[in-house]
Amino acid sequence: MSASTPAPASGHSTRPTTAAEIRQAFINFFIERAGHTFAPSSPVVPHDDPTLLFTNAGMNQFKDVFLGRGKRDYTRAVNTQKCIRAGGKHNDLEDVGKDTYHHTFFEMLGNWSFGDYFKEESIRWGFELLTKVYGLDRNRLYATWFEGHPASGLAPDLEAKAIWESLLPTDHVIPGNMKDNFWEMGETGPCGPCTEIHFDRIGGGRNAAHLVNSGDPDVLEIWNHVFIQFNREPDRSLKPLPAKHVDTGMGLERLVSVIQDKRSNYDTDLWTPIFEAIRVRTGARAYTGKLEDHVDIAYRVIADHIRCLTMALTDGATPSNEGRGYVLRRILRRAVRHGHQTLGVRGPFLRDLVPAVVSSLGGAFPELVPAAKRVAQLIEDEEIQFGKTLERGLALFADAALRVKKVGGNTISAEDAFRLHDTSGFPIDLTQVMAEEAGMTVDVAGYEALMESARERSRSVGGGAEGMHFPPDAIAKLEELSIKPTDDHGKFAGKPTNATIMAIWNGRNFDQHVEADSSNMLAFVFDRTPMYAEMGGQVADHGSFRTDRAHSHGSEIERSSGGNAVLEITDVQRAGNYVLHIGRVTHGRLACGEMGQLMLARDRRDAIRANHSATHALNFALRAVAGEDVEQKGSLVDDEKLRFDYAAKSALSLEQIAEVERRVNASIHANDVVDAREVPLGVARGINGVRAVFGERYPDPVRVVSIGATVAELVSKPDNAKWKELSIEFCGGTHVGSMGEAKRFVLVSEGGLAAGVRRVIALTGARAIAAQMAADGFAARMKDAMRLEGDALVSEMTDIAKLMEALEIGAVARAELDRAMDPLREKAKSARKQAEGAARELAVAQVRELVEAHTARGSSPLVAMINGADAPALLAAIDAARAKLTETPILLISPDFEGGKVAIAATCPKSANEKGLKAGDWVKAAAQACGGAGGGRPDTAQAGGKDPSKTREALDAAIAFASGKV
RNA sequence: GGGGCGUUAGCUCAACUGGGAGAGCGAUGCCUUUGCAAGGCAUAGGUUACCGGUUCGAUCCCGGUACGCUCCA
Repeated sequence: MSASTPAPASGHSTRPTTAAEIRQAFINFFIERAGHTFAPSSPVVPHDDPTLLFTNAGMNQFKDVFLGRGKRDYTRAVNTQKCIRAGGKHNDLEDVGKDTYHHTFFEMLGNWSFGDYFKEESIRWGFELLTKVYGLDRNRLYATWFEGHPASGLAPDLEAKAIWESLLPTDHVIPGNMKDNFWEMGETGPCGPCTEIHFDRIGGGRNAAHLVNSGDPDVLEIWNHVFIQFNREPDRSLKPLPAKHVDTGMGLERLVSVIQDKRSNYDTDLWTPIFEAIRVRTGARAYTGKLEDHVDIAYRVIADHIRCLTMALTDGATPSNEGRGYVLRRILRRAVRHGHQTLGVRGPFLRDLVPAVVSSLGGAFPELVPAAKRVAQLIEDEEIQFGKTLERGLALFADAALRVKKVGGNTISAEDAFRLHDTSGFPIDLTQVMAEEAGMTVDVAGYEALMESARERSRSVGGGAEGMHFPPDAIAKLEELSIKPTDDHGKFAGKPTNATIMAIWNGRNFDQHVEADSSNMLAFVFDRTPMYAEMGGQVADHGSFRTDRAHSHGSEIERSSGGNAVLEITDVQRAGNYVLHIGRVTHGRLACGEMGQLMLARDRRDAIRANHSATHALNFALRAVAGEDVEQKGSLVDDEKLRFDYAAKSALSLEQIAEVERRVNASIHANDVVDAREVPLGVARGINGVRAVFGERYPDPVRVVSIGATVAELVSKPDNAKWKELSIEFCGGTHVGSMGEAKRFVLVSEGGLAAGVRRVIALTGARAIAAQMAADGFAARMKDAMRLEGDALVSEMTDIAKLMEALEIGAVARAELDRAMDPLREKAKSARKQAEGAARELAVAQVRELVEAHTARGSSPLVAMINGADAPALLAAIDAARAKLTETPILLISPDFEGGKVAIAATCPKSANEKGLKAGDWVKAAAQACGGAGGGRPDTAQAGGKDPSKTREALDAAIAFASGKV
């Protein structure tokens, strides 16, 4: 409880009226009147439940208690829970703004009993709170109770009915069906009947019983009490629970609207300050509360969304391109779009509304206050980001609209609508609104079809090539055959292991034996294995299984045939507790029950180990260099490289990359010990400086991997301050014994994956050393190139650029080389320009002489050969000639014997065009004579031939062609 | 993981069917002006992201790579 908790609403004379008072009165009532413990709201972003996008009910944080897996040191709890219902199973996003009561973010007031009190207390306290503390009229309250469901063997909840009938007029107590009054957590698990309390906003002595649960906005459910007393078993039967629980939930926004006697949630003091902030910031006219009005809808959407965003970002979520981050991005874009289109705001504005949310909710949720600045910054970044695609999309739309109108249409095509969505992130509803404003419509049906086919396309690919499908019922079959789980304790040592074939899966069913067949992928299960299955971002081992004739159980024929049987393993996967060895049988015949030796590809394993240990060292170095907020987002370790994704605000500078490299290499040079051992989870978590991936669930005991000290040392003195200086991670992968085995570490690339997520790629061992040598060799070559001049320099530059692209070298070296190359580029550029200029001048000089000689002949065509001119030089020559001979058709040809090409260019004045001599046709005629083709406009054209030895013929053809016309 | 779109002068963007890469802003210089704001004239600035292919010829067509945006899972 915060220190600012107001006094409990004990004297009924001071009824709570503001939202803050109403919230506090709820909490105080259950603490003081009923001995509850205040359990603060859990974050709206659930960090320990991957099945949940956002926290969407008050009971989320107590799920383990209901499932019987966890305990609290209290049996009665109360709080107001921050909830978001968007994007997941419960999705209210589409409805926000259109009505008066759907919100993406809302507060759920709740009280809970964990095997403590039950129906009697829960209902009576609820009634007391509503009528005595909040002063609601009992004649306007209605209660529903579970009517039973004989088919499921469920009796009516007469207990709840009886309690309510002692509190309310009998005709306000209404039976309800399975759908409304029986609550289940999921397919299986805790469940039970519930009773809902409804309120009639109108009152005035009417009986509104028939309006309960009918969707009437004036008769609304305000509080649900769930009585958890059964467990739904996998066979659909219901088993009574030993401990019965109560789980209640009451939406604060609704309750406030009822107590403040407003018809809409948005008319309460939870929203009005935010509306005011919107009005001030956007300059829109004031909110008028109309349902259909565009401006009022914009107010509601923006206010709802900014509350949701502020809370979600405060609790650690970030807008992104996937998962819950993507939901937030869409929410933000909806709000921006309303601001932009309806209220006419330009530039970021949502970020300016954050303070209004903080002052409105910061009292109840103090975590908002210190986060406000960061949240506003995140929102601004996102707004600027969307601003860019918004502008582009608007232009695309305008273009699409114009095209349609040109042909007299009035419907934006499905293709355009889809393109807007697919490339500019314009939701279809935005396109529709824009069309509507332009007096047009959108082909929504066509759009949906395109959308579906796009989904199909994106689904159909993948799941490919080498994949081996091993369905769950295949696992069940193995269990049925009582095949023991594969013993993979030897996987870390990876020593050659004698193993027995337990099962062979061919992709559809199990075989007893198989023959060599290079085309057929099979999955083998052995009794034990030294091989590491793909897991935790580390790729699988490769290897082989071969039978030994001395030990073989194979037939007489096989033995006499001489060859041992061999399985080449190219992938290893886990399926349940079994390890699948996937590959092809290349020799002989293999059968279940046969013994042989499993051996993994040692070089590959060693490269993977080095890369994995280096990944840990990298993770640690990144944190030291770029700050504590570097948080691992994913990693991939294979035999060629290591890839590490992490959350960070900005890119690493070159200096930071160099520093990270330096630190990892220092650990390699120091030959730091790398140790791995399983430790009880509780002990492991207590080690100073241990780093676990946020939101990940770890087994108990958990495997701890440390660099620089043995796990035994860590555990013996877990709080030693020195441990903070070491890389200590929970990890199930394979590692080197000491860092020296990695030999060297080179970071080859650093870049962005998505907003706020960076990816680095690095090498170790021989590859790292090779990268270093490549960089050194390259630097030397560049130094040499500096001495070159002219053509030699230009061609060396192209080679160097190509090489630079292909080489695998460190990011630091690459950047330095790139910088060092700048003067070289300058030099090459001027050399090229000089050469071009010289060629042009040479051509122009030749043409000048020709022109002089030709002047006497007036406007008769000039056809001539020029030496050593390429196409651009020839065009320059044409220009020079035309300047003097404005009424003369000119055609120039220049053979290039070395290149085996002929360049041709021509120009024709208007007068010649009129007589039928067009430059395009003219050059074509000339080009055809020397094995080429060409074309162009009537005034100028260019062409080329392939046979320089036929230059004479080309000239003749040009003269002949022209003489026929002019 | 898969798909779509994009990358052209310092910036914002054009360039028809494959035929000589442009505009506006900015920069620089000169002129006009008592000065400023501005205006006039002129100039520089490009490996059309990179690599390869097709073609007589590629900013444009095809393939690949990098980077960015975006959608789907």
